[in-house]
Amino acid sequence: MSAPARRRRGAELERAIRRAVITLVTTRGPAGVTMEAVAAEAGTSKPVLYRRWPDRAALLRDTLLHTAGRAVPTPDTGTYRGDLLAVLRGWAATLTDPATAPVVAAIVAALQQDAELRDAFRDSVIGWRKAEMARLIARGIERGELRPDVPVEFARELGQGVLWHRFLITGDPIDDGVVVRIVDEIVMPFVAARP
Amino acid sequence: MSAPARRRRGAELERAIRRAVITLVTTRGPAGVTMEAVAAEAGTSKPVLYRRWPDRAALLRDTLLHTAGRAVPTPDTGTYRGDLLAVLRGWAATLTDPATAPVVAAIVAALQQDAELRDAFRDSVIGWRKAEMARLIARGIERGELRPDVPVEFARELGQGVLWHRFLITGDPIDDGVVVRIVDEIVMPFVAARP
DNA sequence: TCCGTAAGATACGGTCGCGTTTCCTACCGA
DNA sequence: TCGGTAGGAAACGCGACCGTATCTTACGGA
Repeated sequence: MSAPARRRRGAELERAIRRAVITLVTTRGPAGVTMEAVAAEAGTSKPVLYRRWPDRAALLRDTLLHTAGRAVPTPDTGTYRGDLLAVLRGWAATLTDPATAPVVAAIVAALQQDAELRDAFRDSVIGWRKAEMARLIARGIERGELRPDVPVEFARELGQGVLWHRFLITGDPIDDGVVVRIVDEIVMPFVAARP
Repeated sequence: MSAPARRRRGAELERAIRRAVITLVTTRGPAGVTMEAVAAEAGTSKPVLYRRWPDRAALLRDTLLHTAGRAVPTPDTGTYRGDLLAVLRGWAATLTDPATAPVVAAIVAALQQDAELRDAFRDSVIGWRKAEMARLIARGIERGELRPDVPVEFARELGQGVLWHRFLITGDPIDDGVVVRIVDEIVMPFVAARP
């Protein structure tokens, strides 16, 4: 394809490998992520992979965790409604974008099949996402936008739940209209301060 | 293990095969459902499988669809709240029971990896579940329990969404207390008739 | 400039599962 | 009772991938 002689090292090489894994997982699914395929796709060789990861599963796990790290921002927009809208729009974009949606699907699939990955995931990514969402809610309560007795463990994930359910199960559309309605018709009434 | 000479046929044999597939999918995951493993587990032979299904994927697809057919009943309890509670308790039981939960997880994983299965699933199982839930809501509206302008496409799946999200993503607990709170604090306020 | 490190290419033995074929035999219905 | 149908057992060729070992060579730091 190009770069005929050039020889990459360290971090640069590692990035290329991860990129290859992601490419394969989106085009051929988790089962398509074989060491040979990754080596070919990344333009490197198997020994390079085995020097860094003990086996296939570890490479996949590590890459998926690494990738999931940078999901959806949690901004401070000044209002809870604004924050939530931003978060859910972030999710909607991620679940909709042809570049990212297959990765997410692959991660979810892998989660159901790999207990180690599941644990690692819940300890890291899921854990801090929960914390982030709880933080948004706490901020909303402080500002008096939300009722102080909001059941955080529901409010935290209510909006996401609907989007994920559509994405993973029903296949129903996910667009900005849906996001806005979830926020205004479902989540806000549930969490808003009683006037 | 037993049944040394006995030779099964037709429907009986087919049931045994499906049972073997389910066993394998729960114990070793979708990847563990190989033709050889299924034949061994069912106490039959590969040609028998190939006589019925064209290939591995078809066998898995067919069995999962077939199994998912009998999910969660939709009873008529007399009130929408009762109906919804029954449905969600059914889901909670299915997602919690060690015998069924791994099957569900495997189905979801498979859905993300097999476009054909996904389409078939949405055309059949998901389709009629949506219809069932819509029917419950229609009944509730007729009875005057629910507001006539309930956004069906949200109400239909709101409760499920939360349970599924816990099951697939966060791993948060699913118990009867959670179900009741979902019904009374989230879904009912959203759909109830304005007094 | 030189040397150690690590990348890249290749090949290997081994396993596993595919989908098929062949042959034998239990079963069921006419 | 008998004959056709279909289940059971075994083996096969094939390809894919595993994880490893070997060797050459580009690169970067001293």
